[in-house]
Amino acid sequence: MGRGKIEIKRIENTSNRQVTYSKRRNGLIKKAKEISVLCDAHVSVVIFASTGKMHEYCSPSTTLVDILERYHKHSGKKLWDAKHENLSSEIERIKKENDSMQIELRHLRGEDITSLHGHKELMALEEALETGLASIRDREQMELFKAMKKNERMLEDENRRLQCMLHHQQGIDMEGEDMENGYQHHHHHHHHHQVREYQPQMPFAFHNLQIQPIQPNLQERF
Amino acid sequence: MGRGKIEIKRIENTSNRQVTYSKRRNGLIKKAKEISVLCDAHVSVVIFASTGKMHEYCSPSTTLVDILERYHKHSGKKLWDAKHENLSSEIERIKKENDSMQIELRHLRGEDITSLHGHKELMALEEALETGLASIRDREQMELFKAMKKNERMLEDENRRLQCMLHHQQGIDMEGEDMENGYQHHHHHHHHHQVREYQPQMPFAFHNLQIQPIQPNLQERF
DNA sequence: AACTATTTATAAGA
DNA sequence: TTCTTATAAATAGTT
Repeated sequence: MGRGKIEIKRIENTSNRQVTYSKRRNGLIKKAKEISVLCDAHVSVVIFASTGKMHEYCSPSTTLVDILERYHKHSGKKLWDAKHENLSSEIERIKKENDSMQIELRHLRGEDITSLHGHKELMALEEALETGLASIRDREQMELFKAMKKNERMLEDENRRLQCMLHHQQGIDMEGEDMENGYQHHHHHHHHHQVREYQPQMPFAFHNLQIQPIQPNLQERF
Repeated sequence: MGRGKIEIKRIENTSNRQVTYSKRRNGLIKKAKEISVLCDAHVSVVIFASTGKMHEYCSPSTTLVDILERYHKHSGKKLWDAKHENLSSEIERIKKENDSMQIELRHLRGEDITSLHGHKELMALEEALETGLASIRDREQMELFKAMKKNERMLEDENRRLQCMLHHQQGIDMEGEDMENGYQHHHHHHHHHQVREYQPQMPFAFHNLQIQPIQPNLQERF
């Protein structure tokens, strides 16, 4: 297509070849742009001149990486080195692990059990849930126990504090008695009575535990 | 270049677009071949049609990998590292997802609950397990019900078969009585007694159900 | 898929 | 390189 027809074979004249290269390279890239716009195609063109100069074209809204990725999937040819193969295969592996965990989670949540068949599978799942539930309840028992222990300790402290106050008060009363005389036996008895009554009272710390009645078993065990 | 000039913009008519794609793709690849021969250039063209179909051209005595290698050297890093980072970050993402699922699984299995703190978390987990258990048991109930229904049907069939046999036998006996005389009333009564006894017997089909005594609730509900 | 009137690309020359 | 232009090649619309 020009002033004369040419054979498609290497142009021996160097400057001629370079001129033609430049012209045709522009033409090629123009054509690539056109087909990508007209036909909504994703195109990548990479050209190296015999001089070593590189030119590239990649259709808009894509990158060469994207196109090579699609190429990779399509042709199955290995464009990447071992590293990438390893990474890809690791992704595959993890994804599979992920899927199986997702299935197990669904099962444990009782969400997708229609896919389970046979009594053995159902029983196994039920047992697993029972086991889980049992350890949760053990844990809750322990928590409750700890809370009670803590409460007990607080009560003991309070007790000691009160006893201490009592003794102190008695000392003051005694001093008072030395001056005023008379009521020490009544006072003494009264204070002791107050201290003894405190211990069997329901511990205030339990109000913070917020144990709802959702859990019958928790209460049953105590 | 054709019967009429066209604007370079997406061809909306689908079949038109596909025809044009096919023609221009051939043209593009022909041009690529020509420039590679005429000018001794190394060319790679990868095209994806909007349908997803792929075509490629790579100048002879080279491969796409070679060209990408040269591209890599030329553009400095870019391709490989970008790809590498994408893969790595995806692995990170999936691994995180994986970890959180693993934790949830452990919790549901009651394996790693020391990390759970506060009653709210424990109660939530317990409730989740209860929910799961409830759906499993519903499912098991359904299974058991189906099995019982099936067994019932089998028993009814068997019953009918026996009754049929009985009637048949009675016919034969009657014929025998006509010749020998005597025991017909006793035989008749005996057969009826056998049939009536069969129905309330424990169904043999239940031996196949393999319901272990692990599940007290399952039995309780029936 | 073939045809063909046109448009487009480009070889050669400047 | 770029411009020009005659001509080859590509292709849009049609069959």
